[in-house]
Formats: sequence, structure tokens, C-alpha cells
Amino acid sequence: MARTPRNTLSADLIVRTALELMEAKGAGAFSLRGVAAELEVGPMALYTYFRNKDDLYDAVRNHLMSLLPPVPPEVPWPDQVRAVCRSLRLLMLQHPCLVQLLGGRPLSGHETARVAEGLLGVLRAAGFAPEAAARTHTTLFTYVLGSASWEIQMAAERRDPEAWRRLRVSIESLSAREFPAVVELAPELARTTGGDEQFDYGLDLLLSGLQARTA
Amino acid sequence: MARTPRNTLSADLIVRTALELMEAKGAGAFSLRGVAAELEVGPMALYTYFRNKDDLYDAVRNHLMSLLPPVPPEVPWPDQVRAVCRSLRLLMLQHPCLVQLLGGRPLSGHETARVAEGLLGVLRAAGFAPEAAARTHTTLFTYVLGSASWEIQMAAERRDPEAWRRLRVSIESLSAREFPAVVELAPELARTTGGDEQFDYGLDLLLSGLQARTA
DNA sequence: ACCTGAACACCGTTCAAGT
DNA sequence: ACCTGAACACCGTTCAAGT
Repeated sequence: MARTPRNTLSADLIVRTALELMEAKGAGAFSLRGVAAELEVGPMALYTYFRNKDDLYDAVRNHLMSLLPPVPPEVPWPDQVRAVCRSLRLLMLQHPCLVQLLGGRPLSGHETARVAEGLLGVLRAAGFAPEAAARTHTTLFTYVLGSASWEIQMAAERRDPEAWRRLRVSIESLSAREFPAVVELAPELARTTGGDEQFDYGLDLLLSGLQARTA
Repeated sequence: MARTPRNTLSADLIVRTALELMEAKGAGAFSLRGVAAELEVGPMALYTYFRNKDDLYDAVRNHLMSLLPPVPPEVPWPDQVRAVCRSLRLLMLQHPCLVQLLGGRPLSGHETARVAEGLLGVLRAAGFAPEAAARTHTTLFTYVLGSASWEIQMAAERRDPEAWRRLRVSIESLSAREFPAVVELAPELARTTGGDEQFDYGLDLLLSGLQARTA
């Protein structure tokens, strides 16, 4: 590797490198020194572009949020809501660190507003009153956040053989007398954990609740 | 402070001390060395009771899960579901670190099964088929997880004056042409973010969807 | 078994200095 | 402005040693 302490450094390059490291090793193992090493610069070089680690976190989150596709026009509003929620979930699954970035840092930046704008615009156009639109938006967003977070967690569990073994043993050691429902439904729980179908199940519950309310 | 390197140390004492520190400073600032200092022992004393930091995290999560109250009997099943979800949310709000512990660590332990048992038992008794019970359980759990996580985040934001100021500025600087819905609904969003009412709004949407399906 | 102390390989960040 | 290098106050964890 040749030395590259030229003018090649930029905020954008740092964000892209940070994102790569987060996705490769998980957001927990991410470090400023790791980014600096990857870019073959000293750790302090990054401080020219970002005030501190949290500032870099914000920039990465903002970059990820900008990847969200726009709302499909010209379709009924329930389909629009479904599309927004699905693409938000997909973005989180493709970039698992996004969940941690959303849950651990204050909000800021126009990209976050852009996400809210899409869903709120759809709901307002569908005739939702201001308060109902706001409440519905928050409900949908938190459902997507929670289910994606849980899905990522479970996928990580399945990937780690040791963790997966411990979970299987833990479930199989449960007494059927003390935990009848868990023991009976263990196969169903394993089969229905994660996946598009599970996500749509909850999303459809929310949408049918909404449609019952607007009718 | 007198020295206490006697036989006063125990797994239970360490868990309680760790929990105190997590709640005081946030789960992010928590460290093994901090717990050891609080207990006035060397950092290595903890390794007699826990294999590593993650092992202690699991113990704390298990302890918190054991605090969940039992399901109220002798009421209609929608009220039972509501009660379980509300008390789970309340537990998360009272112990914000629980959300991070659930989202960042593999599952294990009987306490986690106990939580699932309550909700699954209610749904099975209400006549839900195995797959529907499993899917509904996951949907409800992820909704509680996501909304509590978001609520904790927002509460932290409001507590930190600097973060709160940045958020206000960020919202006020949005152009009404680019973000019409966000600008219009900003007061509604602020007013409806968090709180029992917002949580129940989404929970009722899910429940009315469920009741429409079982009828 | 229960706990200590030194050591290792890491962190984020400050400070003073170079260009 | 852009980047370096040394230093500080932290981490989790290993290892060898004490009782």
C-alpha cells in the first residue's frame, strides 16, 4: 500500500469508509481509529471533517436516509403506506447499523425530515386529520423500527452457531408444565420469526385498523 | 468508605450495581471497571461470577425481565393483550437500558420465555391458531419494542438542552415548499410524540385489526 | 473458590506542532 | 486549511500469582 496523505481525504470519503466498516464488522466494533487506518491517515485527520465520533454517526445516518426511494404516486393510499413502510424496512435490513444509529443518536438533518414528509403527505392527502396523521405516522414508523430491529437481532443469532445452539438448548430445556404455550408453539415461533410475510402480517393489521377507522 | 474485599461479593450484588450504573449514566457509559470501582474491588473480581461483559449484560436483562407482572386473569382477551403490552412498555420506560439489552444481545434464560408465555397463552386461549398466535405475538412485541425505543430516544432528546435546541432549529429551517406536511404538522408531531395516548393509539389499531379478523 | 496486580491491545480526544 | 505525533484517561481481557 502506497502512502496517500495527499488531498484525497473528504467528508464523503470518510462517511463511505465508515459505512463499509460498520456493515462489515457491525456498528459495535466500529472505531474512528479503524476508519483512519483504513484510509491510511492518522486518527486526528478525521477531526478536520467531523467534530467527534457522534458527528460522524450523524453523517452516516443522514447518508443512509437519503437512499430511501420516493413514494409511488398514482396508487391508492394504503398501497402507498405499504410501499413506504416496506422500503424503510428494506433499507434497515440492508444496513443493519441504521437501526442502532436511529436508536442511539439525536435526530437532525433534512434526510430524516424527508422520510417523515413522504408518509405524512400520503396520510394528509388521504384525508387524515392533523392529529390522526401525526399519530399514524409515529405508529407506523415505530412498528417498522421495532420489527426490523428484532429481525436483524434474530438473523445475527442464526448466523452465530454458538448463540444459535444456546438458544435451541434454552428452548428445549423449558418445562412443558411451566411454559405450555411456548413449548407448543416453538416450531411456529421459529418458522414465523422474521421474513416479509411476518412483517406484512403486522402491517396489514395496522392498515385494516386504519381503514376501519376512516370508513 | 471502608474497604470491603470480604465475602460480600455475589452475582446478585454485581447485577444490581450494574443496573444502577446503567440507569444513572445510560447503558453506553456503563463499564465493568465502573462496576468494580463502585464495589471497591479490582476489575478482575467480577470474572469470578461472569465470564465476560456480555454475560453480565444477559444477567441484567434476565433480572429486568423477571420484574414483568403476570397476566391479569378473568378479563376478556383484548384487555389481557392490552395489559401485557402496557406493562412491557412501562418496564422498558422505567429501565431504558432494557431496550438496548434486548436489541444488542442474543436471547437466553427462562425470564424471556416467561414473557412470551404470557402473551402466547392469552392468544391460544382466545382461539388463535398456532401460526396466527405466533405471528400476532411477534407483531405486538416488536410494536412495543419499537415504540418504547423511540419514546426513550425522544425523552433523552428533550432532556439534553443542546440536542433539543438543534432539533428545533433543524425543524424550523425546513422549507415549507420542500416539506409541506412536516412543516404543517410539526406542532402535532411534537405534541403526539410519546406518551400513553400515542402508544394506545397504535395498540388499538392492532387490536381492532385482530378483532376484525377473529370475527 | 475467590480476589489481586501487572500487562496487553485497544479506545476517543486534547494539545502542540508542522505544512 | 489540513494533517501529524505524542500523550492522557479510559476500555475489556489475559496471565500469573496470591489466599
